[in-house]
Amino acid sequence: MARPRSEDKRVALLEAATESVAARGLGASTAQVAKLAGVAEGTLFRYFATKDELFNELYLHLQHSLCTAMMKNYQASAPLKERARAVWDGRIDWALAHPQANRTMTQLAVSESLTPNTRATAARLFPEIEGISEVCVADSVFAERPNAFADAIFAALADVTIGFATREPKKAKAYKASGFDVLWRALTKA
Amino acid sequence: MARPRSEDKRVALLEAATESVAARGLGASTAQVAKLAGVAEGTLFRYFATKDELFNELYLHLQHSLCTAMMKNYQASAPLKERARAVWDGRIDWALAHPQANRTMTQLAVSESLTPNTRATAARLFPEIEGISEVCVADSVFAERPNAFADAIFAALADVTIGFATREPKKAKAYKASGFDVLWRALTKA
Amino acid sequence: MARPRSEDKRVALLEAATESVAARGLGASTAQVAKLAGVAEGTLFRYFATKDELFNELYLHLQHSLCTAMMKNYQASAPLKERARAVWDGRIDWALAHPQANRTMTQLAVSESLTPNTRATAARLFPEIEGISEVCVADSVFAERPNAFADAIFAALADVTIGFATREPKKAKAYKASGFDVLWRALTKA
Amino acid sequence: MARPRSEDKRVALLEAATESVAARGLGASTAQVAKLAGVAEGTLFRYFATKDELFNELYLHLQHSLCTAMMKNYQASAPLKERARAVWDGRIDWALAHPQANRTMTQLAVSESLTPNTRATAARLFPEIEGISEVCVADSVFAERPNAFADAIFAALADVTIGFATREPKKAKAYKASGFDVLWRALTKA
DNA sequence: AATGAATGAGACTTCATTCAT
DNA sequence: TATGAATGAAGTCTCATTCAT
Repeated sequence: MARPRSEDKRVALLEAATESVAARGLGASTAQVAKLAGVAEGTLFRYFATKDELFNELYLHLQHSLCTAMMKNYQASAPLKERARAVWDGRIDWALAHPQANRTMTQLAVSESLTPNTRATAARLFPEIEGISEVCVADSVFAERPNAFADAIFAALADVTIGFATREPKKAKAYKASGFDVLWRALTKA
Repeated sequence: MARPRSEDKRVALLEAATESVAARGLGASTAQVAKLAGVAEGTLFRYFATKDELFNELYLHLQHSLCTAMMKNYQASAPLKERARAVWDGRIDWALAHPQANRTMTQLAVSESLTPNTRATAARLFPEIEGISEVCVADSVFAERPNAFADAIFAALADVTIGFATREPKKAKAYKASGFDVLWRALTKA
Repeated sequence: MARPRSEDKRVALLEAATESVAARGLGASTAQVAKLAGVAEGTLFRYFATKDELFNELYLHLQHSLCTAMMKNYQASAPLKERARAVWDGRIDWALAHPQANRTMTQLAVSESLTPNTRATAARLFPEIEGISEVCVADSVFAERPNAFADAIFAALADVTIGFATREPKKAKAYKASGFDVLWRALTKA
Repeated sequence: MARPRSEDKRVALLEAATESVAARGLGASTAQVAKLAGVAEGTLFRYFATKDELFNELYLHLQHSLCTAMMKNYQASAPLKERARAVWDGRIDWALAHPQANRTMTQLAVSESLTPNTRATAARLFPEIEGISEVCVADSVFAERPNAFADAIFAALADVTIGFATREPKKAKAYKASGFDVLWRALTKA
């Protein structure tokens, strides 16, 4: 709401919220978040007017972090499959590197707290990545909005893969590769 | 002697909980659930010792309902692809017919409330259906536990399809078909 | 309230209450008492109209049990000191043999639940024992009601002795003897 | 910055709790305590995390008050009997001046709420007073821990005396004197 | 007479948010 | 601007008691 003075504190609060939500779900208390961030209870509300606003901004923060990671090894000039693979690896690696962030993002995504506006903003964070959807072969209904469809498939299969990789960290690399195979088959024709 | 405990009330509570959770998330209050079920708040706790127990039993109740729906048109003697399609249709149709139940199930699935025991019991509800996983081609790591992998892919793609079909009900039938195509490509070779 | 059919059940309820109160204090629930007694929740209220009535009757029941134990080795013809000692031993031994009953009695004695009527009735349970108070030397104010005074001193010192004997069971016998010495000095002259 | 936490409110809560417990036993509700203290119910829990913590701190608070009163006229240089008498008078007078506090202390002492730690801390509040136990003659078993024994006798006889003095306030002075005589006889040899 | 399902008041506790400092 | 004490509504759960069976 108010323009906060310290960006550091803002980030500290977002990170504290990530950790708290990962550990205790959306019911994590603002008091606990503030404490973890090293600020007073009331201070949180100078940076985020309400708990819901904190959650919405946290979602965008995490999506931004994820998006950055996904673009890290992305090369616009590379062949389509390589670009897709780079993004895929970015997605999986980010989740494995930040399990709490990933868990919190999932919780937020299915929650009532996110506004349509937030969801729309988050979607817009992935502009270049949408190239992947070029491959989408679903011709009938999906054809009208292949991007959204491909994105959703991508996200869903990434989730599955992350789940398996997290539970069996030693096989993470293999899971990542197999998951991509599945994705590729799912979206491309023969 | 004395009144026997009423199965009707139990079901009424589960249905009230389904509706409440769909509308307000896991934070739905026991007071609201009891009121919706038409019983006193204390009565809820005679049927479910804690809110968590209610949630666990609700999850099993919904999974059971879903499972029944998925097996409705399943014919053990049919070709694999037809069997898979029957189950797929059952999954999608159930979600479309019971959007609140589907939403509540999703919320529960990602919550901290479910015990490992509940998850295990739920998994065991789908024995015959596992036949689908026969098709799974993922040969590397997944090969060791293809069932779990195929199940997860199935669930993830169904989720995506349900989302699109729900938002655009008129194209539901087409989405259902396209979704299955994607699933089939994802799991089978060439 | 109503005249109960089964004396067995009544006693079972009193004993269950003894155990429950000893373990969980006066807050022990009637449901738990009933369960421990092996009867239905509602049945308890056919024997005792309210929880308070249960407590009052329980107090009398325990006092009666205690009184019986104290008179067990009492011989009206024995010398005063021997009679006093017999009663003292009865008191201590009963507490050691029935620690839960003793604990529950103490809890009830300081509670708000007991009616004046119950306290009076309990006091009347010890008629012969009052002979002990003959020894009381307190000449000033107490002289007017030496019985009550001696009884109270007796009870208080017994409590102390029981506490020490319970905590160090191996020395119980020695504590019992020493406690009596103290009592005797307290009440007699020179 | 921000308001400092108010010691006044803490004391108000302790006093309100004293009154409530004296009147309604350990079952006194936190709502009633807060109301009596003139604060919101939530405020109580900022000062005492749980009802049990309130009870434990209340016990120490009352013991401290009592201890102070008992030392008021204590003179280290006075003869033993005079010192004992001063402490005895302090004990009785405190109870008569604060009947609710005394009643509450008794209730707490026999409750399950007090932690061993609290009991130990309370015991340590009376260091100088222990001089009294010098007189203890109980030679056999008690001899090993005469302090604890003398303390317990003292407390028990004071309780009896307070009971009589409270019920007949006009004779309070006489009771106090007679009670001390009894104590002295109990603890000293011929 | 016995049962135990049903009740709803009330218990303890948490927490988002406000506001005096 | 930052703080954290204060709030009171709301939440989960318990329990003495009633009454249909």
